[in-house]
Amino acid sequence: MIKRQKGCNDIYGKEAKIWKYVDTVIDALMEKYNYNYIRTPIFEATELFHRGVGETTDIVSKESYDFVDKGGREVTLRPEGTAGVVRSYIENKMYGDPNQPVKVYYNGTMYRYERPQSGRDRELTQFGVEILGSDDPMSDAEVISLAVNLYKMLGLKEIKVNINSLGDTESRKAYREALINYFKPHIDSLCDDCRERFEKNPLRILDCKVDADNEVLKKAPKTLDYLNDESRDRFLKVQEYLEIMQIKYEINPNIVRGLDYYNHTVFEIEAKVDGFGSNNVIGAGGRYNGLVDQLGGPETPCVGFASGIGRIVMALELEKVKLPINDSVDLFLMYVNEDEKKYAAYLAQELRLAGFVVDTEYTDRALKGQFKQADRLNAKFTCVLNSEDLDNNEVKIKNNMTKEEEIISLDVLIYYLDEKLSSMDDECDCCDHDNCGDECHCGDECSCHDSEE
RNA sequence: GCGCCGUUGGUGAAGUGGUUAACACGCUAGUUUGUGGCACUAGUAUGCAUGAGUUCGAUUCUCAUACGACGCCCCA
Repeated sequence: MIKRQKGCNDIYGKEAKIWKYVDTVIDALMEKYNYNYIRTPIFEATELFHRGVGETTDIVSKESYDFVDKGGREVTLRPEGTAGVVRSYIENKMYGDPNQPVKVYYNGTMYRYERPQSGRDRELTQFGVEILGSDDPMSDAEVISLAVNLYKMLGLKEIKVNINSLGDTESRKAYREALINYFKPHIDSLCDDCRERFEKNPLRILDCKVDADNEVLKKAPKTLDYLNDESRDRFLKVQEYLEIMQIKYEINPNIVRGLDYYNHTVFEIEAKVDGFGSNNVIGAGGRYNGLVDQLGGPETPCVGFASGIGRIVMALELEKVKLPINDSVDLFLMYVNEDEKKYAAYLAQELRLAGFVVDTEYTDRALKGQFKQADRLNAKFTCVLNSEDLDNNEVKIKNNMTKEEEIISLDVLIYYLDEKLSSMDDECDCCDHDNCGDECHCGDECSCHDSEE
């Protein structure tokens, strides 16, 4: 048997419906924030990612999907969205567009050559936004607020925003030196990995899980103490805007992010979900004022955010968030003999074109099995086509909830179904009516909320 | 790159060094039923990831490989 590639997933069934739902919520939200959809290629010149990310880290050395194509070109499957967007921004001279800043969002597959574990696959889907061409702290706050609103809109309850500032290049450099000087005499008390980090990327020592309780780590200098006046002022403004937007946040000086191109604001958003695995960060981002310049464009201040759709879906599933997903059919058509079957084919077509969700029997099951199938499909109505009824130009329609049965003339069937179904739809199905929470995230009026008052 | 655990039918799974691999769901047929959902009866893996080894004999023990799960590193 041919199997799927390591770290790749087939998304189907109920899960696929959740994915599609998440996509629709993203599209709707992006429209409100007035971000434009952008699609960039799934593979790019290897150099783009290597230059963007920096050559030093493991990311480039062993975690990217590099290959040489038949023309001898070195290409890489994109590991993240930002580099491609920035390349496109430069190549298409979007910086020349009078409509500034450029606000875009993407939603597509990314590839990372990693060992898979919970919430980490080789093929993943990420949604992300970028604001290119604004250095205004308000844009930092907007990106953070947008992320929070997305998660809330989807129905995730426990969302925690952690923010930090790395400051500008000058501040960042000063901090890095201070950190190295601080850790140098204590290096023996750190774990093996941290000793390695000390050489390669000292900022990440702050993130260490093993040494998290180590006094040396707790007393380490904080990024915020090394911000110059301008950077500090900027960070305060970001906070001010977050407060204006009523976004709750926490300052976490240990958030440093892995890459060099980040400066000023960095943030991570956690979702507190039981069973989420070792990492509960559901989205992250920050400001990267140096990247456009680094990739050969004009100096352009940018801020962005990205979030894995797979992890969002996982959180929604683990939290058992009730979503407005239609998993039922309006009518299931059953039949026994060949003439009835032919009529089922005809009627299914007619009713579908009239706008109903109709399904029927395809595997020649006995009537007993067909009823079971109707239940599996959550059919709202069932109908056993019967030659005698059809001769009288009638069908028997059964409400599968109440089990009431009515004989309906074929001439008025469409009107009958339309009326019955629309009265059923009055209640929104976004929440569990027996155990309804305070918030209704579908945006519609929900009858169960009124009845609770 | 490193570590730990796992791999049994259509599905969820129990289990054992030795004739017929438990149970449940599903499915099929039948009994009953005003056209199903309940109940009952019967059927439904010559096979326990692959390869090698130990053994009189292995699904069960050992090793390797593949795949999966989780964790570390790293995290765009």
